[in-house]
Amino acid sequence: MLEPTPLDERKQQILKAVVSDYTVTGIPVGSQVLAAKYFIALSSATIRNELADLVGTGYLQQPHTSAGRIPTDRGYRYFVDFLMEPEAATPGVRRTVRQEFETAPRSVDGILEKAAMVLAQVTENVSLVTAPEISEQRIKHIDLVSLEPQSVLIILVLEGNLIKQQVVHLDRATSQDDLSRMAAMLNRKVKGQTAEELAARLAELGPDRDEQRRIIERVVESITTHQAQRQTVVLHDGVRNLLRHPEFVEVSRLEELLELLEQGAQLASILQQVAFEKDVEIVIGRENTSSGLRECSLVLTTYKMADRVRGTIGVIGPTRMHYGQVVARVRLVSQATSEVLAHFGN
Amino acid sequence: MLEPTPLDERKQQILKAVVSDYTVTGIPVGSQVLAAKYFIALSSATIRNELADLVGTGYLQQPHTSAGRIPTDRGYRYFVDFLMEPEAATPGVRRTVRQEFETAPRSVDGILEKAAMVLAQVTENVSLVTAPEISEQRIKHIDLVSLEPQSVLIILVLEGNLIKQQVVHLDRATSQDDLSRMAAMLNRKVKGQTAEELAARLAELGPDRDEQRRIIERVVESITTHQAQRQTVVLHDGVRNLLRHPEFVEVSRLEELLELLEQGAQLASILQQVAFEKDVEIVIGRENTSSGLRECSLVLTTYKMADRVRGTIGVIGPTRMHYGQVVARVRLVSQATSEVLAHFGN
DNA sequence: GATTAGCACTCCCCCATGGAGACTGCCAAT
DNA sequence: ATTGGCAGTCTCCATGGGGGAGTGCTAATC
Repeated sequence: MLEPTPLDERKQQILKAVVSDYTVTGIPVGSQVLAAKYFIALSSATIRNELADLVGTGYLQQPHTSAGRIPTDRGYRYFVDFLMEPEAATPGVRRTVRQEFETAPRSVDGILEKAAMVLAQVTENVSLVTAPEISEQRIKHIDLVSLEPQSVLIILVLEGNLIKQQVVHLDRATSQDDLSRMAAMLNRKVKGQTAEELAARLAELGPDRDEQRRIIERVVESITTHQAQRQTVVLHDGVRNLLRHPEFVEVSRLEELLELLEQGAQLASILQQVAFEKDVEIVIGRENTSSGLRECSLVLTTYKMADRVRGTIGVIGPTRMHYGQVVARVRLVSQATSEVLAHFGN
Repeated sequence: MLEPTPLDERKQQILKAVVSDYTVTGIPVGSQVLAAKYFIALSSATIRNELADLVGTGYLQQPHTSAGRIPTDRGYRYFVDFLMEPEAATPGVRRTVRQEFETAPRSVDGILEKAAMVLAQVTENVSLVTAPEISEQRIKHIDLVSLEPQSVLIILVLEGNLIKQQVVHLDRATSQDDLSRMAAMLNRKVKGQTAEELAARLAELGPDRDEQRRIIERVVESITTHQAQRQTVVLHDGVRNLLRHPEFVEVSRLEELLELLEQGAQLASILQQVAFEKDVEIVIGRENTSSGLRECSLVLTTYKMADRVRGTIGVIGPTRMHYGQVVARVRLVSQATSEVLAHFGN
């Protein structure tokens, strides 16, 4: 990392102009273009001197000797931290988002899928949405269904109408009637607790040979192990959007990214590393630990359910993206998602 | 469509050699290569004459004047119908498939996801798997969970531990206790029936104002509407595999295909049009009604659950694919899937 | 009549060449 | 500090020719 170089006002304006122009056109920006479009009061020669300085301090780079300048990762970073002007989502986009969510199904899974779809559509990038952590969710309802004499299907309804299922085997045969009685009892006891709370209470009680107790243990276990598996689930949508970006005409880059997306596990760990110091976090190019994302940026925020942060939502796209617009739209979709999810709160 | 031209033995062998060589190398096949690798007894001039005939009858084509020959869709069709030799999956592939299914979750959804994953992996193409039709599935268990006084979550457990949920609104407030009683009653009555049977029985009874009856109607409705939505669900995996095929270096083709895959609905209707006259159906290039699949082939078969066909499984890839191998592997994965699903039968 | 050798021809692919254009860096003048 | 001017550098693109692969045709051969 280079030491932070303070930029004077004019250099900032030039950096800003380069990023703005480049993110729109995709063409390296030359001194003449800058003079004509953004700095009529200055000559191109003056701008050339400034550009040379900005290259020297690592904010800009030249693809080759006689080309214009493009931002470095550092340049993008400075831009999003200090220069980017807040943009508001256009009414058209707002309408699209609103309409899409009106037709969303009434379950957390369905809403998150919809969110991924809408976000991909309005940002023209790949969207990412992490599923909420299950073990923190309150249990609404438990049901036990007999499959075979010694085999039981546990159904958990969590807040948000999230349904989790798990098959467990019992030590001895148990009838559906017995299971139904147990389920009724469990429902009175566990309602409104989280799996974590339940696990803690179980630990207090110590070992017990009661069959009912066994089942509760299995229930808790099923939630926590399910969690471990499900943690890695990251919804995504809009891969087709990437193909429109010229940076992906090279199929090799696309391949790395696709592998990352189809694997899921690695992606989940990347998203978990992001610390949300601001409401919208931006990770640019090589700031990513993963090599497949060297030339990509992430724009991420969180969504809430019942006033608690439950997951991450955002997009992944080429470093050369219209950050202001993408930030506005990610924020918009996140808010809309949180609103729709609010009902599923308690 | 050209009139069927009978091919003599030697023309068949040459066509077979062209398809075999081209599917492996991806390079148009010339008369010299054929003479050297497949027909040592013949001169290249003789083969040239035969090749010219095969072009005339529409089985082969030339990309340009001085290039070798490549198969037309018609050539591929003749190959898969009459010339293709049955191939067996290699032990290595069998082992992979077996191992993957051993770690599959115990639910239909999970198994089908796993099947899609494995199939994509072993065929190095994009896999497609349709979810089973819900309305034909027997109902194992019904549960009613009160969300708000007038809002109920209906949970259906179908055979195969398939869980379907739907939120419905009631005309008047109903307590969880009442709902539980209704659920118990419903369970006794509907158990083992399919949604279709239930709908038929409901129709016989005629209108009724009973609240319980209302709920049953909603349940049936939820299954059938769910069906209409879910019908369109086609799992897929392995898009990254496509990038390795040279026919997709042109991103535009990839884009059409991706759009098809991400939409789902259109894909589902394509799969439904396929009539399974043989155990494995192959659809080649322009035989596809969809324009996005003009240069793709489908290799499809069905999978079973409790000895009944429940869905389609197969791959989509470039017309230039190793059909013999792909057919063998699709068949293998289909069988493995059916075996794992067999338990969920009754 | 089928097969084959020989040959002229066609067309793609690759690469080298060179001019146009874009932009820079530097220098001297303001 | 800013600017005009200018030589220099590099990409991009169009052009053109050589090499190579493969063909179709014809005449000779089995």
